[in-house]
Amino acid sequence: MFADERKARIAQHVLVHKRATVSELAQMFQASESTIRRDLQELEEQGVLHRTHGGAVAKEVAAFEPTWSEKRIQNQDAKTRIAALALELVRPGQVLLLDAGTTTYEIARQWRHEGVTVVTNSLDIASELSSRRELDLVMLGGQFRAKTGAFVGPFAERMLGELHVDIAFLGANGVDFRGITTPNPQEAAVKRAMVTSADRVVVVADRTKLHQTAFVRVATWDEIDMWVSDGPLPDGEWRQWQAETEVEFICDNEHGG
Amino acid sequence: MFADERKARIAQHVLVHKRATVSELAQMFQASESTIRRDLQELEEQGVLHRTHGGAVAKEVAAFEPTWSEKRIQNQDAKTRIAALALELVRPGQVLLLDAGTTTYEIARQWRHEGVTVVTNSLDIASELSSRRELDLVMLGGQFRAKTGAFVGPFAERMLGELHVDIAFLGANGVDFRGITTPNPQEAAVKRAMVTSADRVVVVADRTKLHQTAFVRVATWDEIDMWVSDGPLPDGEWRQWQAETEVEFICDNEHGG
DNA sequence: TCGCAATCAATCATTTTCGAGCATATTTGA
DNA sequence: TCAAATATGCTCGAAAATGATTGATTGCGA
Repeated sequence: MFADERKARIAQHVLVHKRATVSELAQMFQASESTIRRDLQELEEQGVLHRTHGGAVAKEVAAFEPTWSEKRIQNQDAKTRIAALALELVRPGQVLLLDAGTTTYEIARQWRHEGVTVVTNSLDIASELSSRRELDLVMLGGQFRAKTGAFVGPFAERMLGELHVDIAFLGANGVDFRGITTPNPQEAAVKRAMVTSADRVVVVADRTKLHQTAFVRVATWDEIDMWVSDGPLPDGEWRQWQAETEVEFICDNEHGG
Repeated sequence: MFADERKARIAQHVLVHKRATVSELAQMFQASESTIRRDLQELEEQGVLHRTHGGAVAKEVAAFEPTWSEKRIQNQDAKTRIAALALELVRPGQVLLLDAGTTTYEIARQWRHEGVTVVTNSLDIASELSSRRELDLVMLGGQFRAKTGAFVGPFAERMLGELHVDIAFLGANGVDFRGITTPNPQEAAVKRAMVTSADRVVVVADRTKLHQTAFVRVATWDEIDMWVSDGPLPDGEWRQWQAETEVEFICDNEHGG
């Protein structure tokens, strides 16, 4: 039996029976479990089926979850590392600002520092930090945006105008060689107010955001002090980056310096 | 059965039956309660369902269905009935204000009105209402008080000063013949600002609060329009109440009128 | 407010499964 | 035929899943 033939029949079997174990398939096709695993891996990459611990199931079986959480999980590793790096910037006694976003949420989840004040406009981040007795939490009021879980609008912006923070951690949907962008104008306005209120502006975004440009520009690089990311940029990008900006770039191995 | 299959079926079961207990699910899927708990935790993180003490409920059920846990009903009967009564005051298009407190939280839990705007300074209420697509949510910013989960301080008060709401629902730690009181000065200040911003002020408090006087006075009866409670006052109290105030008293049987 | 019972989170040990690396076998193309 | 590429099988340490245990929480009634 040819490899491709076997893969096709595995796919068909899983589609028909909705599930199959590795050992079952190994016996069925007289192949080793290693081979079956490799086949399943390939089929999963093709989006044909869904692997599980012990075998595989048809895609529809596992399809109860909303798509956004899957995406969140895919990038979770990068966000986790970015958050860990960002947290190293924090010093006792500082006032920090956490933008609404999945990466900044990860910062909140990993929060360990005591004796600091955290300002946020994110409901999820506030919930996450509300149980930490050792920090002061300040909420930016405003209208709720269900899509991102953020509070936005003039109240949030005006409140930011009366605050001053040491570091603002900003997420971004798009990062390009001019600055950072985000899809929603209201959120962009709040983010801009955050930039204005902060001594240091730190962008937290993984590398996949590079070269993506969303609808509204939030800030240009001359307003930003640092970009924390999950790994080094490709050499070409890196040289261009160094040439065009003076922003510090931090990632979790040597290259970014 | 694979883990992912089990999780999918748990999710489906909860969606169909609206609620399920951990032991029930453990028996159903021949797994330990530890495993079920882990599954529920994961499903909750994915936003598929709500965990509760003892099991889980479908998300939309946790929102307004008060019967998801028989035990809980009996115990929180007072708050539940007060909340149900308070909700009958709400009309479409209104702007409502929900104070931070356990009774007002119960109002949020039972919320079923569409096309209204809800303003709150409570993190828990905001979290509870954040999943309701059909209403506008406005948060009052400020400093977080861990003890009550409320945001307080000058920002919240100033923001209230710029808002106008149709009805303010206020909780109270103490209700006496002069008005309502609460232990914390900062929260009292916010509550006073709420009173000022509202067309109608409705106090939600069970009868056990009567004759209790906490540290700081929030409002006197001439500033309050209505008291929603869980049952009639004893006859003596009732006569004194009628004699001394002009506030409407509402409870869930005839007596209070 | 207190205590009791139920439930939970955190942790550990065990079992199963996986993945990376390596060696072997098979195919391909010159 | 030989060499390179590909496919396969095997091994072993790592990771995942599970169930049991334990101390902490929570809900609830007195």
